[in-house]
Amino acid sequence: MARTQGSHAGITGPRLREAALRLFARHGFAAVSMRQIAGEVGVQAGALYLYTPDKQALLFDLMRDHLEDLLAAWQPPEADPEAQLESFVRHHIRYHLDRPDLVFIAYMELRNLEPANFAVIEALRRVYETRLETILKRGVAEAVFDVGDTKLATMALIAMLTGVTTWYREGGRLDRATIEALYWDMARKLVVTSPR
Amino acid sequence: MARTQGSHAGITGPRLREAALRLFARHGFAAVSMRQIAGEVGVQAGALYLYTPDKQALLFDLMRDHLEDLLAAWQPPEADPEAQLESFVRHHIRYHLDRPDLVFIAYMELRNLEPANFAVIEALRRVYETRLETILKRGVAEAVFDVGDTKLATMALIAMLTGVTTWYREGGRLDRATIEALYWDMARKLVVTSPR
DNA sequence: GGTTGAATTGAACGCGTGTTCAGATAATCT
DNA sequence: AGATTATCTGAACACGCGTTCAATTCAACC
Repeated sequence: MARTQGSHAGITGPRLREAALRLFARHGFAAVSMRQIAGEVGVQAGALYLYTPDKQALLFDLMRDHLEDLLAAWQPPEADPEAQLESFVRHHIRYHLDRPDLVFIAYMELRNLEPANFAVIEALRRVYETRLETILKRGVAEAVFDVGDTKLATMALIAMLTGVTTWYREGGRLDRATIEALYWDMARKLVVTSPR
Repeated sequence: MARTQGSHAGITGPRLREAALRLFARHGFAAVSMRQIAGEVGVQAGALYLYTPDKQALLFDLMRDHLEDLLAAWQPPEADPEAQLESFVRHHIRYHLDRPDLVFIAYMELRNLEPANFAVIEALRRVYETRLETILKRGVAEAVFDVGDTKLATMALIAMLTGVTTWYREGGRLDRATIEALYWDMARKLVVTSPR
């Protein structure tokens, strides 16, 4: 046998990415074989190499595209720091609840990136973190925020917010809007100057 | 060759655990081979099986021992909820800064546990989370804490606190006591009833 | 000093890995 | 209808995997 009925790059390509994403998220990059991925796609392993140069590129492309989407999907609005922070927090929660597998991979599989690829991903992550820290710094300068250390508060906030993906399950006790509101409430308390 | 000079179970056993811990944390469970571990220990791969039944048990034992130590190392003091929470937060940060590799593994390698082992680890984790939630519930009942949802606040706090291991580096900008104080400050703001 | 048991080697087993490629077939274009 | 190109198969390559085990050597004890 050779080329199969209905075969088309516009179909197999996306299917490969989806299968890799799901399997990497579920079992981890190193624990998933190209043959497993091929099986999910419905194709032999060799055919995957028409769509990716190698397994490493499959992981790297998923992570890079995810982070570039994340950065493109949100820009700080022109507003006071508290409104900017609210926009950031709500967007972060919404975006992460929509893409649990991508977020999971982007946090868990950093170790499996080759050094050059790691540097790229790390740089993109730092851009995202810096956006949040910029908001915090402005808030501190304007005395509406009160945080001991903006860098640490940035890391704490992102860790807190991203943690939502570790426990959220579709159809759980809390709906998405409630979760978003609760996280924003916590984030606000964490940084706003308390009036005591 | 066979038995080597200076060989002793009391030495090789701990060395195996240390090597496995370091390598799993650095490269991930699935990406590390028994031969790599053996190389770090200074022994051939076959010798490892005098100390562990298999690779899976190596991971499981590290995680279970870690969580049991964590649970044994802290009990809530008899005090008001805010003092209990401060004790919890400070202990958590201190404990996690002391064992970055163990903490990292316990969070990252859950996927690589066989179902039965996963259930054990998950149960231990839930015990730890429940301890924090119990403090929060008491605080809410006494109106000294104000959180919209104790379960969600529990997850948010633990994610925020545990995140310290992802960025902390020995000899960095902030010393451990400062970090501990900053995290406690943030945790307190997150939950205490604000006097406005 | 001789014996016993603990500790380790080194080879082997069967299988799976990522990747390549010639050959074959389906889709597309002329 | 025929030629061309896109897509996939299936076998192969060299190597690494986790694990087992007989043989061997060192440490400990009588």
